[in-house]
Amino acid sequence: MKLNDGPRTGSRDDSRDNSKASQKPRPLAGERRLGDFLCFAIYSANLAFGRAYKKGLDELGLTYPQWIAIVALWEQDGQTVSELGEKMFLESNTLTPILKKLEQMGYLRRQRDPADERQVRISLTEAGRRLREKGMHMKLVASTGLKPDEFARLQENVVTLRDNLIKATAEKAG
Amino acid sequence: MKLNDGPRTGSRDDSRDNSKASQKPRPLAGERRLGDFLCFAIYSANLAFGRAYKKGLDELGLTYPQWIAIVALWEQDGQTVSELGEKMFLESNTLTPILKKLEQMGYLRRQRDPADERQVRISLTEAGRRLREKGMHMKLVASTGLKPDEFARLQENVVTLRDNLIKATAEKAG
DNA sequence: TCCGATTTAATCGGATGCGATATATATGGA
DNA sequence: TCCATATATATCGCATCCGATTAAATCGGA
Repeated sequence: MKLNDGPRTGSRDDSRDNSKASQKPRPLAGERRLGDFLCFAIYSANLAFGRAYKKGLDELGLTYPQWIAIVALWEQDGQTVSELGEKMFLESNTLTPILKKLEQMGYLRRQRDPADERQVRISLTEAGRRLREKGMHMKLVASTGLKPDEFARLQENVVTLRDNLIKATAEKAG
Repeated sequence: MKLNDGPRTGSRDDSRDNSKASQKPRPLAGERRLGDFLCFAIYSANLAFGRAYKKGLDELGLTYPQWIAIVALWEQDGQTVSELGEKMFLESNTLTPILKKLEQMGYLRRQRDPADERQVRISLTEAGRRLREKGMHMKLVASTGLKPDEFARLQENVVTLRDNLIKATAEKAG
């Protein structure tokens, strides 16, 4: 199963030559329109999620990635930066500033692991744990336009897509 | 149909009390794990897409949003910043620097509309149009793990989700 | 033991996103 | 006409992301 991240390719000789007006309003000459790309759907849906969450997160005084880090730490306290990064799909270059900010806000502690001074272990403070409790009230409730089973399938398929993209990218990089 | 962006809420008295080891390894106390959030699935899938595209875009010398702008302009030349922003789900604060960069690279022109000097119209140069042709070769081919009909449904459902999130956010803002 | 290779975070520079604000232009009612 | 208001971009500051590099600690073979 191959991903082309857009409409079918091949048999593309109907583009160009807009003298014979085609059925569908093909703007200019392109046949791959922005709306046809799955990557753009995901990109714009991510923007939409960020904006939908913004109001609730502002009340908590957190940004979206900061909140994700809190949730990930609630699941498992005392993770190293790398472990947390695996869960969040980020690396230390992105994660370290976020964690320093959260530490400065008093929500977590960062301390070198005595057994291996290279690693930094992250643990939530009491304030950090309370933060997550408060965040649970901030439920995003919005009309999805999807039936429950569609919603569940969407979740599964997005995860499948993500994991296969990562696998493919890693393979080509190696 | 309401979106909770996570697992079921309600009947939550099985958390806490990890003395009786539960079937599934519930880490600490949280019941809403990161992997259960649709917003996080979308967020991480977006990161994965960006990384998957990175190599091909580097060869074009473009970033991901820059390439999106080129595609959107190919569809319809001479758009204003606002019109382009509607297609890309961005506003001038984000779009202007991207367009200035693309102009500096010689891929488009930005000129005030004589009929309304407030508006700036964006038009691709020849180099900009060639760029998109080259980009078409940069097809992302990766194993999705999804059947074709699942893939198509995923695309549709992500778009539905996005549009309903935007609608709901706009309503609450108003 | 010793030293080069590896691992883990952190740092740095460039490019988004975005809220808030600024600036220039257009519009419309007194 | 005049001016308050609205509109369209642009600017600014902050917070991600990310590739490349650095710094410190660990590991491992000679």
